[in-house]
Amino acid sequence: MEAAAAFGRPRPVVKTEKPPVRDVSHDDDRDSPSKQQQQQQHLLVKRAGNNHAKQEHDTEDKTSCSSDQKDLSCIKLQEDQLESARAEMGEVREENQRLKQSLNQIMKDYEALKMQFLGIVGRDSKKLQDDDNDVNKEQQQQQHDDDQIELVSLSLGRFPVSEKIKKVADEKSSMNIIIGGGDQDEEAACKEALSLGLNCKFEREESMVAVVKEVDSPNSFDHEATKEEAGETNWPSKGGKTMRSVEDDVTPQNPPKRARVCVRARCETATMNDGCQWRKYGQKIAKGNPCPRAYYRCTGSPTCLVRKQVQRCADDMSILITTYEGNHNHPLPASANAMASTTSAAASMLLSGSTTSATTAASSSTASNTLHGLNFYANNSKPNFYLPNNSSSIISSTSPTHPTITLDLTSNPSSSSSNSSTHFGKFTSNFPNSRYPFTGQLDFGSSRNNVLSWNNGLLSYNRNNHPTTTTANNIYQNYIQQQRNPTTSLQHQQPPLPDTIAAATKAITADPSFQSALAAALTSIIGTGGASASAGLTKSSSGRGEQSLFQLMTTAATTNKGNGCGTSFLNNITTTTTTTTTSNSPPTGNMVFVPTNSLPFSNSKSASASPGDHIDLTN
DNA sequence: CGGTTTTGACCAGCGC
DNA sequence: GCGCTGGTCAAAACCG
Repeated sequence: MEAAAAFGRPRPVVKTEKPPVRDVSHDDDRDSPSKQQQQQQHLLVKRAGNNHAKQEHDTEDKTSCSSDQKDLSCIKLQEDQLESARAEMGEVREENQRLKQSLNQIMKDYEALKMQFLGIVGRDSKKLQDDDNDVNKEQQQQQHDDDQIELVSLSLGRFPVSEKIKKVADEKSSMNIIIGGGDQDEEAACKEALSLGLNCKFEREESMVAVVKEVDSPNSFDHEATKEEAGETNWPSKGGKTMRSVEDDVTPQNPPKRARVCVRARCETATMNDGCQWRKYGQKIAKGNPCPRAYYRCTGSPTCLVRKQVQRCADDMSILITTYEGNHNHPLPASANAMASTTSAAASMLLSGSTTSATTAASSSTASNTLHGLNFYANNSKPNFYLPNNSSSIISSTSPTHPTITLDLTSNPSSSSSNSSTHFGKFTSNFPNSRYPFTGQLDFGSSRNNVLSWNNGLLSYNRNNHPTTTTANNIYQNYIQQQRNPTTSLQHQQPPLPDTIAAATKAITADPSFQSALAAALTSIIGTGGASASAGLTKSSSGRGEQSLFQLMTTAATTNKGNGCGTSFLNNITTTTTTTTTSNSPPTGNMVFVPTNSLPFSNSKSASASPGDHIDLTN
């Protein structure tokens, strides 16, 4: 349409620009005003000359040879001028002809392009219909390309096939329109479609998060449902008694496809708060790790099969390893929803990685939406994933039954520096021939000293007050206390250094994932009763939402050497004893302004439901 | 009183 | 087949 308009424009332009030329073609002698003036001047000169001659003839019979010579010279001059004017007119006429020809050529080109455009549009629309009706079997190469793309898209694992076909068709058609309709390089097209598909997927995910489920999802969890369509199952545990009857029979043909998303984060509390409600149903001391592994089950719905395992890293006990498995079959609170998409993307990459080199599907349970803002770029040539400007790393385990993708939010400065060339690390993956060889790392790049907590979907910052409730906590607290220097802990109560604030601010502004995390957290605040939150930053008092925002922004913009304690500490304070022996951290050091019960979906009864997390997202 | 946590016991998969 | 390990169950205890 724009092309038509663009091509349609020259017409009047030519007219307006060259009106004199057109007149020239009609009348040779009546040209431009300048030529008319010339002719008039010539006539005047003639008349004047004649009169002058007559007068001289009258007055002086002797006449004058000089006057005749003047007349001759004048005539010659006039003739010369006339010829030059005619020649000039001829040139103008020729130019006019050329312009006419060029205009006609432009019009022809315009018509040709218009017809080509219409033809492409019609062909693509027809193709769309064919795809929608699933009658594309008889179509050969072109359709075969579509099928290939579809397979790639299937690895996304999130959309129903028909929807994917539509997307692919749309993308292809749009590409054709842009390019001009020819048969493009298939490989390039596939790549393009792949990247576009990923983008579209993420857009959709974001829209699903922001605009709470719409349309076709009766249970408001279409993405979960589609995940199951993609082959991901809900925790068909190998040893479980109760789950077996429910799930194992559902997907017996594809047992290995049980993606897990493991989130490694620095967290001083027992569990990482992801916004969901969890019920602890077991605890086990795993081999090689003094810290017990806790088993949690989602209590958001009686039928929800999502579970998670929480265990501290044996090497670094400040790192909390949370492994999610399964899909929620119930609405999630905004904060949990915010968390969910992150591991969805990661798990999708994991699952897709086992089949193709591309992409993202959804999996997951309750991970963070934070990562959702990450851009996962698939490179067809190499099975590497890049997370530009993202500070997370994904590692995968090669468990035969549980392909696990790890979102490492902890990476130490040393590891991050060795790991990545960029500030925020990178995501890498490899696809050896193992069954679930996907390997990657989402490295949020952080130092131990900078601790942010994720409370009910909110980032928060806290310090001190370490409850000693469980064995794990005891072990961990001992560890923490060993790590902690009382003098530095006192220093921690000082306002953050400007440079650290600047660095954190820079990190935030530079990192899209972090921004998305903040956006998700803000969304969770605003979307759950924190309507005043948006205005809270400008206000100075009251309003939990604005407090949350303040907390959030303070946390985000503040790096603090020391540690963090989430709101779980606040919870635990009331029920557990806090360590007062070695910490030396005054109670005033707590920088969390938001009571847990003010946060969405918090459960005062469940310590596991909303313990503060201390995800170190900063460097 | 209802929900959660704790904890010992049970079960199944896997390796030897 | 046996032992090891991970995962889960379920009763008791705990908590608000």
